[in-house]
Amino acid sequence: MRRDIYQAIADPTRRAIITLIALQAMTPNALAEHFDMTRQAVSKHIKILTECQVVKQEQAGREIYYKLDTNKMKEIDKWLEQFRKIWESRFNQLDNVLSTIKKKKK
Amino acid sequence: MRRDIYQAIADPTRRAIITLIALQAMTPNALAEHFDMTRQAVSKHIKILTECQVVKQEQAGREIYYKLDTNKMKEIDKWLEQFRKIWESRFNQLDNVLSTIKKKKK
DNA sequence: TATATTTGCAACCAATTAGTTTCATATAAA
DNA sequence: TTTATATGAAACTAATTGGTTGCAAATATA
Repeated sequence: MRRDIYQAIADPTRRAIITLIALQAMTPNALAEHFDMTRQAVSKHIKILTECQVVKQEQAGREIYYKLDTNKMKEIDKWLEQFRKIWESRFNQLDNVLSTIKKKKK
Repeated sequence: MRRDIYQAIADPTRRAIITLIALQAMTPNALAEHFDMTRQAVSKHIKILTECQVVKQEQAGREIYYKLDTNKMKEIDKWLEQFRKIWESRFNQLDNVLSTIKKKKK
Protein backbone atom coordinates (compact mmCIF):
# COMPACT_ATOMS: atom_id res chain seq x y z
CA MET A 1 0.00 0.00 0.00
CA ARG A 2 1.31 3.38 -1.02
CA ARG A 3 0.77 5.80 1.84
CA ASP A 4 1.97 9.27 1.04
CA ILE A 5 0.55 12.77 1.09
CA TYR A 6 -0.18 12.74 -2.66
CA GLN A 7 -2.28 9.64 -2.34
CA ALA A 8 -3.91 11.14 0.76
CA ILE A 9 -5.20 14.21 -1.09
CA ALA A 10 -6.22 12.26 -4.20
CA ASP A 11 -9.64 11.48 -2.76
CA PRO A 12 -12.20 14.34 -2.68
CA THR A 13 -13.71 13.17 0.63
CA ARG A 14 -10.27 13.25 2.25
CA ARG A 15 -9.62 16.74 0.88
CA ALA A 16 -12.94 17.85 2.38
CA ILE A 17 -11.99 16.28 5.72
CA ILE A 18 -8.67 18.11 5.63
CA THR A 19 -10.41 21.42 4.97
CA LEU A 20 -12.95 20.83 7.75
CA ILE A 21 -10.43 19.94 10.45
CA ALA A 22 -8.14 22.75 9.32
CA LEU A 23 -10.79 25.13 10.63
CA GLN A 24 -11.43 23.23 13.86
CA ALA A 25 -10.62 19.88 15.46
CA MET A 26 -13.47 17.39 15.05
CA THR A 27 -14.58 13.92 16.12
CA PRO A 28 -15.26 11.20 13.51
CA ASN A 29 -18.98 11.41 14.27
CA ALA A 30 -19.09 15.16 13.76
CA LEU A 31 -17.12 14.78 10.53
CA ALA A 32 -19.39 12.02 9.24
CA GLU A 33 -22.40 14.35 9.48
CA HIS A 34 -20.91 16.36 6.62
CA PHE A 35 -20.88 13.44 4.22
CA ASP A 36 -23.34 11.19 2.49
CA MET A 37 -21.68 7.97 3.62
CA THR A 38 -21.42 5.87 6.76
CA ARG A 39 -19.42 6.90 9.81
CA GLN A 40 -17.20 3.89 9.21
CA ALA A 41 -16.34 5.00 5.69
CA VAL A 42 -15.29 8.40 7.03
CA SER A 43 -13.28 6.67 9.75
CA LYS A 44 -11.42 4.69 7.11
CA HIS A 45 -10.45 7.95 5.44
CA ILE A 46 -9.29 9.31 8.78
CA LYS A 47 -7.21 6.18 9.26
CA ILE A 48 -5.49 6.76 5.92
CA LEU A 49 -4.90 10.42 6.79
CA THR A 50 -3.40 9.30 10.10
CA GLU A 51 -1.10 6.81 8.38
CA CYS A 52 0.04 9.61 6.07
CA GLN A 53 0.56 11.85 9.13
CA VAL A 54 -1.82 14.47 7.79
CA VAL A 55 -3.86 14.45 11.00
CA LYS A 56 -3.04 14.38 14.71
CA GLN A 57 -5.45 13.10 17.33
CA GLU A 58 -6.36 14.18 20.82
CA GLN A 59 -8.34 11.85 23.07
CA ALA A 60 -11.06 13.39 25.28
CA GLY A 61 -12.80 10.62 27.19
CA ARG A 62 -14.38 8.35 24.65
CA GLU A 63 -14.20 11.05 21.98
CA ILE A 64 -11.23 11.55 19.69
CA TYR A 65 -10.60 14.98 18.20
CA TYR A 66 -8.75 15.02 14.92
CA LYS A 67 -6.82 18.07 13.83
CA LEU A 68 -4.59 18.95 10.90
CA ASP A 69 -0.84 18.44 10.94
CA THR A 70 0.35 20.96 8.35
CA ASN A 71 3.84 19.52 7.97
CA LYS A 72 2.86 17.13 5.20
CA MET A 73 0.96 19.87 3.41
CA LYS A 74 4.21 21.80 3.31
CA GLU A 75 5.71 18.83 1.50
CA ILE A 76 3.33 19.38 -1.43
CA ASP A 77 4.17 23.07 -1.37
CA LYS A 78 7.84 22.15 -1.57
CA TRP A 79 7.23 19.85 -4.55
CA LEU A 80 5.35 22.63 -6.34
CA GLU A 81 8.32 24.95 -5.92
CA GLN A 82 10.06 23.59 -9.03
CA PHE A 83 7.04 24.47 -11.18
CA ARG A 84 6.44 27.85 -9.58
CA LYS A 85 9.65 29.00 -11.25
CA ILE A 86 8.17 28.04 -14.61
CA TRP A 87 4.72 29.55 -14.28
CA GLU A 88 6.18 32.79 -12.97
CA SER A 89 8.64 33.11 -15.85
CA ARG A 90 8.16 35.64 -18.65
CA PHE A 91 8.50 32.92 -21.30
CA ASN A 92 5.58 31.00 -19.94
CA GLN A 93 3.46 34.12 -19.68
CA LEU A 94 4.28 34.93 -23.30
CA ASP A 95 3.22 31.40 -24.18
CA ASN A 96 -0.13 32.01 -22.51
CA VAL A 97 -0.60 35.29 -24.34
CA LEU A 98 0.05 33.58 -27.66
CA SER A 99 -2.43 30.79 -26.98
CA THR A 100 -5.02 33.40 -25.96
CA ILE A 101 -4.50 35.16 -29.29
CA LYS A 102 -4.91 31.84 -31.10
CA LYS A 103 -8.20 31.19 -29.32
CA LYS A 104 -9.51 34.66 -30.21
CA LYS A 105 -8.72 34.12 -33.89
CA LYS A 106 -10.90 30.97 -33.88
CA MET B 1 -13.51 7.84 -13.71
CA ARG B 2 -12.28 10.71 -11.60
CA ARG B 3 -9.92 12.81 -13.67
CA ASP B 4 -8.54 15.74 -11.76
CA ILE B 5 -5.14 17.18 -10.96
CA TYR B 6 -5.05 15.56 -7.50
CA GLN B 7 -5.57 12.13 -8.97
CA ALA B 8 -3.01 12.98 -11.66
CA ILE B 9 -0.21 13.63 -9.17
CA ALA B 10 -1.15 10.71 -6.90
CA ASP B 11 1.00 8.29 -8.91
CA PRO B 12 4.80 8.53 -8.47
CA THR B 13 5.48 7.71 -12.13
CA ARG B 14 3.20 10.54 -13.22
CA ARG B 15 4.94 12.95 -10.84
CA ALA B 16 8.27 11.90 -12.35
CA ILE B 17 6.90 12.46 -15.86
CA ILE B 18 5.71 15.92 -14.84
CA THR B 19 9.14 16.79 -13.47
CA LEU B 20 10.90 15.50 -16.59
CA ILE B 21 8.75 17.38 -19.09
CA ALA B 22 8.87 20.50 -16.94
CA LEU B 23 12.56 20.70 -17.80
CA GLN B 24 12.10 19.94 -21.49
CA ALA B 25 9.42 18.68 -23.87
CA MET B 26 9.77 14.95 -24.58
CA THR B 27 8.35 12.19 -26.75
CA PRO B 28 6.71 9.12 -25.16
CA ASN B 29 9.62 6.96 -26.28
CA ALA B 30 12.18 9.28 -24.71
CA LEU B 31 10.14 9.40 -21.51
CA ALA B 32 9.78 5.62 -21.36
CA GLU B 33 13.57 5.23 -21.31
CA HIS B 34 13.53 6.78 -17.83
CA PHE B 35 11.25 4.11 -16.37
CA ASP B 36 11.34 0.42 -15.69
CA MET B 37 8.08 -0.31 -17.50
CA THR B 38 6.80 -0.65 -21.04
CA ARG B 39 6.38 2.28 -23.39
CA GLN B 40 2.65 1.59 -23.39
CA ALA B 41 2.41 1.89 -19.63
CA VAL B 42 4.12 5.29 -19.80
CA SER B 43 1.78 6.27 -22.63
CA LYS B 44 -1.21 5.42 -20.44
CA HIS B 45 0.12 7.78 -17.79
CA ILE B 46 0.58 10.46 -20.45
CA LYS B 47 -3.01 9.89 -21.54
CA ILE B 48 -4.25 10.47 -17.99
CA LEU B 49 -2.10 13.60 -17.68
CA THR B 50 -3.57 14.82 -20.98
CA GLU B 51 -7.13 14.18 -19.78
CA CYS B 52 -6.33 16.17 -16.64
CA GLN B 53 -4.84 18.92 -18.84
CA VAL B 54 -1.48 18.70 -17.10
CA VAL B 55 0.34 18.26 -20.41
CA LYS B 56 0.11 19.86 -23.83
CA GLN B 57 1.29 18.16 -26.99
CA GLU B 58 3.08 19.32 -30.09
CA GLN B 59 3.20 17.08 -33.15
CA ALA B 60 6.46 16.94 -35.14
CA GLY B 61 6.04 14.46 -37.97
CA ARG B 62 5.36 11.10 -36.41
CA GLU B 63 6.77 12.24 -33.10
CA ILE B 64 4.71 13.92 -30.40
CA TYR B 65 6.40 16.22 -27.93
CA TYR B 66 4.71 16.52 -24.56
CA LYS B 67 5.25 19.55 -22.40
CA LEU B 68 3.90 20.78 -19.09
CA ASP B 69 0.83 22.99 -18.81
CA THR B 70 1.38 24.74 -15.49
CA ASN B 71 -2.19 26.01 -15.11
CA LYS B 72 -3.40 22.89 -13.32
CA MET B 73 -0.37 22.97 -11.05
CA LYS B 74 -1.45 26.42 -10.01
CA GLU B 75 -4.76 24.89 -8.98
CA ILE B 76 -3.00 22.79 -6.32
CA ASP B 77 -1.11 25.87 -5.22
CA LYS B 78 -4.45 27.66 -4.86
CA TRP B 79 -5.90 24.82 -2.79
CA LEU B 80 -2.86 24.90 -0.50
CA GLU B 81 -3.41 28.60 0.12
CA GLN B 82 -5.97 27.94 2.88
CA PHE B 83 -3.43 25.87 4.83
CA ARG B 84 -0.54 28.21 4.22
CA LYS B 85 -2.29 30.68 6.49
CA ILE B 86 -2.27 28.06 9.24
CA TRP B 87 1.29 26.82 8.99
CA GLU B 88 2.59 30.39 8.84
CA SER B 89 0.65 31.43 11.95
CA ARG B 90 2.38 31.99 15.29
CA PHE B 91 -0.04 29.62 17.03
CA ASN B 92 0.95 26.73 14.85
CA GLN B 93 4.63 27.46 15.28
CA LEU B 94 4.14 27.49 19.05
CA ASP B 95 2.40 24.15 18.72
CA ASN B 96 5.42 22.76 16.91
CA VAL B 97 7.78 24.06 19.57
CA LEU B 98 5.72 22.37 22.28
CA SER B 99 5.70 19.03 20.48
CA THR B 100 9.46 19.28 19.99
CA ILE B 101 9.89 19.81 23.74
CA LYS B 102 7.67 16.77 24.40
CA LYS B 103 9.81 14.61 22.12
CA LYS B 104 13.01 15.74 23.85
CA LYS B 105 11.60 14.80 27.25
CA LYS B 106 11.04 11.23 26.05
C1' DT C 1 8.32 0.54 -52.93
C1' DA C 2 9.51 -2.13 -48.94
C1' DT C 3 10.86 -1.80 -44.26
C1' DA C 4 11.56 0.30 -39.80
C1' DT C 5 10.01 3.48 -36.26
C1' DT C 6 6.71 6.06 -33.38
C1' DT C 7 2.58 6.14 -31.49
C1' DG C 8 -2.17 5.11 -29.62
C1' DC C 9 -5.67 1.77 -28.52
C1' DA C 10 -7.95 -2.58 -27.03
C1' DA C 11 -8.16 -6.65 -24.28
C1' DC C 12 -6.73 -8.68 -20.36
C1' DC C 13 -5.24 -9.24 -15.33
C1' DA C 14 -3.85 -8.73 -10.38
C1' DA C 15 -3.81 -5.46 -6.75
C1' DT C 16 -5.87 -1.58 -4.61
C1' DT C 17 -9.60 1.48 -3.36
C1' DA C 18 -13.74 3.13 -1.36
C1' DG C 19 -17.66 1.87 0.11
C1' DT C 20 -20.85 -1.42 2.86
C1' DT C 21 -22.55 -4.30 7.12
C1' DT C 22 -21.49 -6.47 11.37
C1' DC C 23 -19.23 -6.72 15.67
C1' DA C 24 -16.25 -5.74 19.92
C1' DT C 25 -14.61 -2.44 23.23
C1' DA C 26 -14.39 1.58 26.01
C1' DT C 27 -16.55 5.39 28.20
C1' DA C 28 -20.58 8.16 29.71
C1' DA C 29 -25.19 8.59 31.45
C1' DA C 30 -29.68 6.77 33.58
C1' DT D 1 -25.67 -1.73 37.33
C1' DT D 2 -27.78 -1.26 33.00
C1' DT D 3 -28.10 1.15 28.82
C1' DA D 4 -26.57 4.37 25.33
C1' DT D 5 -22.86 6.42 22.72
C1' DA D 6 -18.28 6.83 20.33
C1' DT D 7 -14.96 4.52 18.12
C1' DG D 8 -12.07 1.13 15.54
C1' DA D 9 -11.56 -3.21 13.09
C1' DA D 10 -12.86 -7.16 10.22
C1' DA D 11 -15.05 -9.28 6.30
C1' DC D 12 -17.01 -8.55 2.11
C1' DT D 13 -17.86 -6.32 -2.65
C1' DA D 14 -17.85 -3.57 -6.96
C1' DA D 15 -15.19 -0.34 -9.35
C1' DT D 16 -10.77 1.53 -10.42
C1' DT D 17 -5.85 1.40 -11.12
C1' DG D 18 -1.52 0.32 -13.11
C1' DG D 19 0.64 -2.84 -15.41
C1' DT D 20 1.02 -6.35 -19.44
C1' DT D 21 0.87 -8.13 -24.59
C1' DG D 22 -0.70 -7.66 -29.22
C1' DC D 23 -2.13 -4.93 -33.03
C1' DA D 24 -3.16 -1.13 -36.42
C1' DA D 25 -2.04 3.33 -38.42
C1' DA D 26 0.91 6.97 -39.73
C1' DT D 27 5.34 8.67 -40.93
C1' DA D 28 10.28 8.24 -41.97
C1' DT D 29 14.07 5.84 -44.17
C1' DA D 30 16.60 2.30 -47.28
